[in-house]
Amino acid sequence: MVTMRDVAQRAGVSIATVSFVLNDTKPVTAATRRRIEQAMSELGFRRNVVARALASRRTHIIAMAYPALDHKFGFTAAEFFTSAADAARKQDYHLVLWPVGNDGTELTELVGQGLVDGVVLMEVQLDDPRVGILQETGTPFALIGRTTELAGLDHVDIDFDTTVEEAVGYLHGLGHRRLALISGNLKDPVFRTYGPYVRSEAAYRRVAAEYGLETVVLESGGSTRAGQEAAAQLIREHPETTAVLVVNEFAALGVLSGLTRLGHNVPADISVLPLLMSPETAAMSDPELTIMRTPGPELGQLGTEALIRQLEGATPLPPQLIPATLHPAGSTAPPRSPGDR
Amino acid sequence: MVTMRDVAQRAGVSIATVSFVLNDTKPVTAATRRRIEQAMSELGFRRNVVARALASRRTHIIAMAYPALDHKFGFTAAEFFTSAADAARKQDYHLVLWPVGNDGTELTELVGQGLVDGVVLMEVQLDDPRVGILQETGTPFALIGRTTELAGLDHVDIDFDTTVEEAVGYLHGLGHRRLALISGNLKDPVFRTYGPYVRSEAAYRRVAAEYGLETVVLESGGSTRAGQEAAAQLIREHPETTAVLVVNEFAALGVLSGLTRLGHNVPADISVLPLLMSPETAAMSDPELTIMRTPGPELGQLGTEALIRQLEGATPLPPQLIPATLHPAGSTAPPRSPGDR
DNA sequence: GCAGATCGGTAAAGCGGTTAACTGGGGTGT
DNA sequence: ACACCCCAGTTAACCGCTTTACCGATCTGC
Repeated sequence: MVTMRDVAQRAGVSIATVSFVLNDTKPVTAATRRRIEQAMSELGFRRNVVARALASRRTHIIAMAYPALDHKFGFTAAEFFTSAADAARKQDYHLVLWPVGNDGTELTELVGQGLVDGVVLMEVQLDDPRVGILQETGTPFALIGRTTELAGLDHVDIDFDTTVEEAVGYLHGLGHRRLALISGNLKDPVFRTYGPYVRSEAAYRRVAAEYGLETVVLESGGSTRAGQEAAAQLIREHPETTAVLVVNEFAALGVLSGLTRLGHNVPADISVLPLLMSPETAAMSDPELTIMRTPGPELGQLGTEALIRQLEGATPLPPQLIPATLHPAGSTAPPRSPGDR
Repeated sequence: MVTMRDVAQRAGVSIATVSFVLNDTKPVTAATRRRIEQAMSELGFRRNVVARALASRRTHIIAMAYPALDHKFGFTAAEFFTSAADAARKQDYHLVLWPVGNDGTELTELVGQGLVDGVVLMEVQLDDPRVGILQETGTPFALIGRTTELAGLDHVDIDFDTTVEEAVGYLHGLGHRRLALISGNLKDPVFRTYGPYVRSEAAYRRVAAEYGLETVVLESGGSTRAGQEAAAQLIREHPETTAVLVVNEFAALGVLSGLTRLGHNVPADISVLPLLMSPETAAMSDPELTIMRTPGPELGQLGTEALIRQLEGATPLPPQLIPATLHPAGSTAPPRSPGDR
């Protein structure tokens, strides 16, 4: 292994000077800098990040904590992760994916070891025990998602209000007047306290009221199967519905296939519009779903950047809310009789 | 931060002794061990893994290198990862997911820094440049998948022969005599050298011959869209087919929806059986696909264990090949006229 | 022209562990 | 009773890098 000592020797300088050019932390004349850089490349030097971490008490590693149990790691989560990893790399950090339980014991374990400088928390619950743990241990962190109590927490999240406004506006513009929302399963404590369900439902009720629409909200679990059942329930209880919004992306797939199976043509008979879905997931459906695209890449990047700002002692940016964006495809169309009530 | 020094002081021993009980690396009397353990728990000591790594030249971190660009990180990959992470944790290692390009520059970067003890390589190409890099740098590694040249490489992989035998046997047992395989896109260099396509196609040709069946093989990209196109081609060119095997899981979803869209009922008119799919992906389809389940959890675990054995200097296990297992569901059924030729 | 500031560079003390070499107090065998 | 070994513990030298003093030489202002 080539160490800084070797480089220093070959360049005829002290090891400290090498460190200074490496980190750009003290001025060095162009000449010596050149000598050192040449020595480094000749020797194929790579700084040992472990030693650096020990000496500087900064590992430059940040963990993305993902609750492996409660949420499936699908395409959407992958988008968050890869964009976050890219953002981290651009700033000379490593980002690693860390599967943790939702209770926080593994999280305690993780941060106690001094391996990571900070944590990006995904799939945050409205009242998330992990936030408390991170605060107690003094670990820097940023949230993707929001707890109820936000005082001073670095976070980024989906702008549910704008998302729902755009979704409803789009459907209304097509002529739909009989909408329904398929939200989360309120009997499941995990999802009852899960921001996306709670916030998009609230936004939907508000926006629907503004448009003077009747508000139909059904519950559904977060699986394709549950979505199919919700579709059946919708047809049974609200057959007049011409367009349906679905919060969960897997449920949305089920709603689509459930409606089709029951003999309803999407989009001719009824439009389906997921409020949060990745393009990859949408591409798997037939017809391809019109979606509100989850701003995964944006949020992954912003969350990571917020954390890094915090780590570097920069002034924190205000929390950012990013709306999902409409990507029209094949699951939405005007209702059979436009303006029908 | 509580250090070993603090623990040693409180227990009235030297810091070395603390290290010995921590790592169980030298005998310590029950009495002192108890004192030390008590001191540790009273102080809430957690060993600093960075310092340990520096001193022992072992970070106890292993990276799972995933080629983020060429392959989508879906449910199947997630299965590999989580099971590998679990296996690692059980043996006192951390496993992190590391997105790398397929060329290997980022991999060089990663292993040069001394951050990881070893690498688990996923989605191995038949002739993978990354393998060479790891060998040159002397990094321990294990493969999930296989290169063509296997001499002495630790690896685990899918047992394509058994998988295809079981799949074809199952369909044959249902009465199917007109099968087709939808494999990878041979025009795409990435997939032409991708083991699962090459090996399952070879196995299919062999097994089909054994059964005395005509061998129909179509190409397809690895997307839902491509699968739909392959389905159309199949109907056009081989309308007599009663059952179709699909290698790629996303293509399989497309084959299913493509057939349905063209007015063919699955499974009544034609059976669809993906050779490699995760249950989560299967659950998203309608009808739910009968699948050969990718042995992701098994392979993730075995690959990690193989690497750890190598790291610990244990005698390597022979390479293991695990077949995918049949999970019957709704996409397979006897052909319309059993035994039809 | 001289004190003081500035600037490029060095020496050395850690960071929190691991681990080889060593110590000293019993047991053993003869 | 003596040499020897064994065993639990200790001492101290690293691991490779960061960072704070510190130092001598050159610049700067008056």
